Amino acid sequence: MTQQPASPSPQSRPRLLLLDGHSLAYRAFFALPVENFSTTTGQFTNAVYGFTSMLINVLRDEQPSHVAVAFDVSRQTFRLEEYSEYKAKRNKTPSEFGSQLPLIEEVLSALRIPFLKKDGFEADDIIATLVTQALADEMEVLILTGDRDSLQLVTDSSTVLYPMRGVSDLARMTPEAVEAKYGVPPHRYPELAAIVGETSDNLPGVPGVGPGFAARWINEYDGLDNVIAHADKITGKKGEALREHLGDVIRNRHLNALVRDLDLELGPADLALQPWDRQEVHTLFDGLEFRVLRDRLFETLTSEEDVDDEGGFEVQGATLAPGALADWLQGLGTDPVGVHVRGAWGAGTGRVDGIAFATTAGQAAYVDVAGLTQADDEALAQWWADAERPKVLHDAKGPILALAAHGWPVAGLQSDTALAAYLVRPDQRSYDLADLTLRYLRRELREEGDGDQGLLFDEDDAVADVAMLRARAAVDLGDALDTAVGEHGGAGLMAQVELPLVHLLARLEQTGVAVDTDYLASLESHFATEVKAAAEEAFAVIGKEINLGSPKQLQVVLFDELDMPKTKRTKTGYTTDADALQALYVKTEHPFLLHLLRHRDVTRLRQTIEGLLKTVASDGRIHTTFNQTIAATGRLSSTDPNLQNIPIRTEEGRRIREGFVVGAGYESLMTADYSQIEMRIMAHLSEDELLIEAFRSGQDFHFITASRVFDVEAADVSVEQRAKIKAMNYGLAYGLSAFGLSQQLGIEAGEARGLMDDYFLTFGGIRDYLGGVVEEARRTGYTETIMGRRRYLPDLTSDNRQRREMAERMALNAPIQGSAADLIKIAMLDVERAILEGGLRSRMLLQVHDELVFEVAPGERDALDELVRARMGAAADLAVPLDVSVGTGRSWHEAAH
DNA sequence: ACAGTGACGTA
DNA sequence: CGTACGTCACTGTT
Repeated sequence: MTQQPASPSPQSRPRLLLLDGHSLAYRAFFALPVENFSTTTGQFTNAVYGFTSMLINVLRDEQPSHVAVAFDVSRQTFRLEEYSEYKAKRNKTPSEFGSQLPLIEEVLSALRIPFLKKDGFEADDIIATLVTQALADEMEVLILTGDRDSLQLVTDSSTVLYPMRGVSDLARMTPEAVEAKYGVPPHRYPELAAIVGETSDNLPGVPGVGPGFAARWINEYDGLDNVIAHADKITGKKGEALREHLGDVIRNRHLNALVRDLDLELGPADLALQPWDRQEVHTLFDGLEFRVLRDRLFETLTSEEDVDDEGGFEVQGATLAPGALADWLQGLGTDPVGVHVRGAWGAGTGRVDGIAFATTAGQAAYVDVAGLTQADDEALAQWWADAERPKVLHDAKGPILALAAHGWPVAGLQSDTALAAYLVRPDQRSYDLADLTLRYLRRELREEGDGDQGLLFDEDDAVADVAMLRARAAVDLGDALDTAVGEHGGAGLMAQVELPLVHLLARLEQTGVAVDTDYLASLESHFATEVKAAAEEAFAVIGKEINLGSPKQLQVVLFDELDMPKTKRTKTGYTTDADALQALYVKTEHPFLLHLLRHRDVTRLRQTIEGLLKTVASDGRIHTTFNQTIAATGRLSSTDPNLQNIPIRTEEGRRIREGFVVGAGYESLMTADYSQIEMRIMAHLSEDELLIEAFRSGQDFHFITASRVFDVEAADVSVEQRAKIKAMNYGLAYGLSAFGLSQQLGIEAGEARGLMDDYFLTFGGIRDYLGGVVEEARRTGYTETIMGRRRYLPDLTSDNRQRREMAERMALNAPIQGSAADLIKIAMLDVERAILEGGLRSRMLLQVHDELVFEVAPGERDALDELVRARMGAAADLAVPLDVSVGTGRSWHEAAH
């Protein structure tokens, strides 16, 4: 069967949409409250948002065939030269606005919509020129602008869309509408405007004369010229005023006439809508944090025009009859086979409903698992387990869990298209198969449930067809992406690390970790009691009951009723975070703050336990999900529940770790973690001799580095000195600033500055390395880890300081955090292999970035200890040793060291 | 029911 | 004005 894109809908004649970028953005800026639109990096986006929103709506509603946006270049126009007061009263453009114009241009670039500028002229003049040309070409024209001067361009074939209030209501200004609203036909609108004046352009008109009288005069005397010629005939105050201000009127008329014959680089015919770059739109909208808008864009504007178009996918195949599978699989040979598994999975297990297979040649088949004969089942088991039969899946871990649950272990995973896409662009929000096929194959993939196939086929056939198309997409994409991964230097990482890790992670999820539910339940009720007590004490202090979990209610109490000094601003008020409350307590010593902080702490602990207990499976274990394609640096992440953020810093928090225990049939839990892995990586990458020496000495790292910086014997380093250098050591890899360091240590900015200077003076290699990383990333566009994992940071060359500096900190951190991620992934694989080869029964359970947790089989503690130290220590050959510390105990807490 | 926000846990 | 994550409750909106 085939999937062909629909043929383009016929349009009677081309329809050109022109937008006045500057005026629309300016309107959006004032229509949408700027404080509600900013990214986490502090970039304001209200104008970009409003403009993009209008653009999407008008593209959807008007279905133009051609589009362009015109911008003003600057204020230096011929109008200003002729009249020095032109637009002079206009408020100085707020800086929050100016920084958004380049972003609007980025949006347009991603959507492949051309934008035009012309030195010395305004957007209006460009639009007037294009309108004139387009009308001559018999195109239909739509002009979206917030500038009323454009009304002079309205004809039977050209309509102005004028935003009424805000950014959602558009008035459709046809000749009739202009006449109805202003009492003059469109071509006379500028005559009327000349009399009335335009405050926003600082063009004063005739005082006391509004649009009503202006229209009457123009109609009575048949045009402005005649009004001027017969000005003496107009009686009364208004006539007098007109005569006094004739000069202004004539000047206004001259300035508001639009230029219609500019020499432009593009003509109407060059403005046809182009297929747009989905990936670029994703990246850009991610950066702007436009989630809703992105969805609206993809919903309303995804059409056949987006696809470069070699057509859709094509497969030849059908649902196999019972008993036919073995022969069909046999016929495949050893070519890579794309597989799409239908089913459900999660929490370390799953269910398979159906499986589709497809080759790059277009052969395909689908089987319904419920209808398999025993022979089919066995043949499939063999095929899945055969490492010589290469398979390509999209996001294989879930299917692997489902297949394993059915009794089909998987070998021969040649490629995982989601993983490959992640290695190429690790900062994507999602790796949807349909998006990837568009990006890398320029082909549209019909989503499940789409289409009208139900009329031609029965539902089962439709399901099978969709599944086969997805299998085909996976195998084709596997090819394209493997090439892309290779070009991005990630082939080794893929083959040696990420692909094998899929199986290991699936195994970790299957295994899970045992919890003592009784213990956790009693701990939860203990914390619940504490929550109640803290709340009551807090209420007693302020004399009333509020919701302590509501920042909004807290702000009322703290800043209005108790009149405490204001804290740092948030989007919606003032922060009540723990740091701020601590600072407030130091200032006010108000006991409410202590009870509030206590309430926060114990509430959180109670919630954490509650969340954990909800996820305990029937086997008494928690099966988290490890995500391999989330963190842009290469780290894993953990969800449902997140076992990578179980409390450890406080004594009370650590009690939760008592609830993670050794399971039946095992002797103990073991934890093994790298000490200061990030600093060691920095020492290695920077080749700083002193730092390397510090690590090789094996002594307390923070003491050693402090003694170097302060130039004293290690034994003479004070506790304060060590604390300061420790903060410095940890902060380095994050792009720490002097300000940040001073905040964290509670010292003067000047002292922090001096501390950093001393540090970099001592460890010059670190200074050179960190500077070099950013410099090289700016040059190449990406950073790289020890294993060649890349992260692209286009913002390094951004004109926007906040974005650029954010990107610089990411560039500092990515190679370090990412190399640490590489190392522990390699270590995980090596340890797992060694356990298998050594015939041990002990097993890995969890990874927490620099720590691995194991369940130790009886009698294997010493062997595992040795094995783990050896393999983790040898994960990479660095200039410094990779120290591993190991501990065992009956619980995760006891196994800590 | 859903999305955005603030707060906070980990490395 | 320090990176990378995930989860929860509250809040306002659909």
